Amino acid sequence: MIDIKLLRDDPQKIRTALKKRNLDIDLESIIELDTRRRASITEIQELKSKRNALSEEIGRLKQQGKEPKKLMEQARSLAEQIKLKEDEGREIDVAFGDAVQWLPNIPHESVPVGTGVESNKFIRGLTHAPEPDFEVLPHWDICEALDILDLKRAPKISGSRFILYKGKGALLERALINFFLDLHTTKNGYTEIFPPVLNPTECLYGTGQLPKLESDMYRCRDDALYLTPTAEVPLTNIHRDEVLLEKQLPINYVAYTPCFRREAGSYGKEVRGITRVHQFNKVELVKYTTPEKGYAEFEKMLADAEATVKALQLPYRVMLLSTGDLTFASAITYDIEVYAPGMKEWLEVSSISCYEQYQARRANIRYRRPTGGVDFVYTMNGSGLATPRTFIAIVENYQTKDGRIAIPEVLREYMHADSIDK
RNA sequence: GGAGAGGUGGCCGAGUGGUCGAAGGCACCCGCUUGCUAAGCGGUUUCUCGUCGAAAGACGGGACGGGAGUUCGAAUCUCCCCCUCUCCGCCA
Repeated sequence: MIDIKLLRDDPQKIRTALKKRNLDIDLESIIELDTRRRASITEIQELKSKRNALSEEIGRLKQQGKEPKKLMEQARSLAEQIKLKEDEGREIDVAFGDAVQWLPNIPHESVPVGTGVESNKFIRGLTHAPEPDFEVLPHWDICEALDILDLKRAPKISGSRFILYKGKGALLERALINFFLDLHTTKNGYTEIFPPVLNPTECLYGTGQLPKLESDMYRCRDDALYLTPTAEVPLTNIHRDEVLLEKQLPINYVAYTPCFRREAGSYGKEVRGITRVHQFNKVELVKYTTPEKGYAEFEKMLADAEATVKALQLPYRVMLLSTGDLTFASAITYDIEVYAPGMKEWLEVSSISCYEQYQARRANIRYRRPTGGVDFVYTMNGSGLATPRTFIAIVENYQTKDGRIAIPEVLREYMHADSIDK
């Protein structure tokens, strides 16, 4: 949630942000609602103040054994007025609350302004796609040939766009998850969490998936629970409604979870293979920091995510997303993309986003400053990494001319082998 | 799923209709004291919203798991929901 004080103090800042994001939201009517909301609050407060004074007087008189009928009558009529005004106020409140939930975060000043991926900015890494000296098979062909993915039978179990790993494929998937977790816990200073993946509505509002992405999530029929779309949701909600101590910060969490996405409306593109699926595995990083240290920690997180592709020796580049590609709740996002020479495409394997205080306001995550006072923390998260596309990148980049897949050095201890072959 | 007990401030914990925002303790911060560590003494410190203010702040509303209700007045009474603990049932 944005800071609603901005609505009164600096609405231009919000207008600019909305424009940068190419969004057409009627801000004036939200400001109008806020004005009405505050007027209603003031009115109710004055009535209550009067009633409280009367009640106190009544209490005093009663203790003296008197029965102040007239005062009680007055108080009763005040109470009735209050009830009416409160009902009115509640309606305004709900309308305002709903509207404000749809205001996205304000992009960081360094974020390039644009309408989509074409405006994303190259930060570092490879400027050109590497060209192998032989014809690399796309992952769906090589994996079928080596019998490590069963793309034909997966739909039988769950439907299209689900992955069935098999044999060395399943092992490779598990190896990736273990490698990422080990790297982040032993070298990068994250605490491992293994959270539940069914999350209630409040959690999804807290991190900002709701209300916007309602149709993109799987929901349980009989309970108000959603299958988590990313471990960001459980990890960021661990400290929902808490006041942390400054000395506890930064908090660094890493978790492996499966992630579930309906991907509604995304059909028609990228249909082959396993680049876009309904269930995938991901190791996710989440940090809570003070505002002061937020961006330093954010850069560290980017480096932590980048360390994975470096260790796997995959061709990659880091992109800074433009306002047209930036998600709703994020102030700034870097993507790490790896190149898949079989598909001849750059694939996003990690998204590293800083939310500043946006999620903390929604989820009410604060910390106590040693000098006194409380403030909202900064939250941020990044994939480290999502496996299916990393899997693709390995299978395609480590393919050999004779149709085997070599194993990246750092994964050999997990795979107990140097290559996957028939 | 059934029965019982309970959910109070950053934490622990008293409080069953009216000066209770809430005793006491811990923690924190400030000062003093004791030649270190530890401790002792005194004092301070809830959060949130609205109005006014450049600010410091002032005034007022609200908050005792969440929501609705009874009442002039609710931490305290009633109802619904959530969570925790104990017992029973079921079960990977």
